[in-house]
Amino acid sequence: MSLFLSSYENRLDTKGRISVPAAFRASVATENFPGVVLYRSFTHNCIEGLSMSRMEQLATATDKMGVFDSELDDLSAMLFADARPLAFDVTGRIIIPADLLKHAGITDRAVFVGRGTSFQIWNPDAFRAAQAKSMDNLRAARPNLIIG
Amino acid sequence: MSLFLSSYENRLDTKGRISVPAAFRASVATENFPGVVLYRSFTHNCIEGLSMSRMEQLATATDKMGVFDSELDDLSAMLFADARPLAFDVTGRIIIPADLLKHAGITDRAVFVGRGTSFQIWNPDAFRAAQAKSMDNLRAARPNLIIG
DNA sequence: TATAAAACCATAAAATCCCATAAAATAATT
DNA sequence: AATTATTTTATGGGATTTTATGGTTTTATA
Repeated sequence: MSLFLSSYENRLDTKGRISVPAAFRASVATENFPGVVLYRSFTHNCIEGLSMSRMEQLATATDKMGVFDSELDDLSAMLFADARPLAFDVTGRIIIPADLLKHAGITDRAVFVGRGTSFQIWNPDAFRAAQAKSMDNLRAARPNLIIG
Repeated sequence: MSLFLSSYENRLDTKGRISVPAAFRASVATENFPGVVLYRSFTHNCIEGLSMSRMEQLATATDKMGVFDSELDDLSAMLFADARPLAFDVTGRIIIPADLLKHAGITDRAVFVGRGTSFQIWNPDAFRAAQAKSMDNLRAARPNLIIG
């Protein structure tokens, strides 16, 4: 599976449609399901994105583990209940459900952020703020790490 | 096999019919049996749902293990005795048997909840309460995990 | 025959498809 | 390297289809 890399800021139209960046579409081009799976992040005010095959991996993993691990059971229950499979339209757009948009504070613009095997969707301002904070955390943890 | 994902709240009509969400119908579209199998959850006040092929998987799995595991044998016995195969009507609806509805406390509305390889059907209020509890459990186990 | 179950018909809202265009990126040419 | 041509992408709006839901009629069945 090819990785989700780089960041792309796109616009939501009046119908709530937004183009998934072509590079991200290419990353799932070989999949059976022509689209992505989105869910509300458990850790940030943003949306998490996966390929369907990744979702299936999680399902088989929890099938094996779930019975023995109630914590994992809770987590996977919430994940699968919240996960939205969203197929691309002909031009590569999706409609992000309202509750996900609300969770991420997205109105008219959104940033698709590559995270390797997954990606995130952020409100552009919130993303920049979160990035700055991550950088601060890194600096605090490793004072000798000079980047910017 | 395609997964059951997301949650959909639908309405029961006066005859007790309810639409199985189109996305869930699509998940069993390739099956021989055009419908789902329902049974009372052993662990929650809700209804469990499976595809027929998954039911068959469980049968073969129990066939192999059952002789050596009396507990599993009991469990599967209850499962198969309680399980109801329900075919979709032309518009994708089913009639959930009264005892299942009672077990889940469902009257006029119900939520179909994706759980990966299976799904559940809940009374909407009960589902929200159960989800909140799962979230609390998760928070307790991993305080740094959830912010929202 | 009474009652329940299945098949059939109808409709508003929502989701999806289809076509068009402008901007951007890529390739080709000078 | 600069310019032009071509393709791909992002975006917009209208038309069509699907879905969820309600009601009526017919068939089975107890």
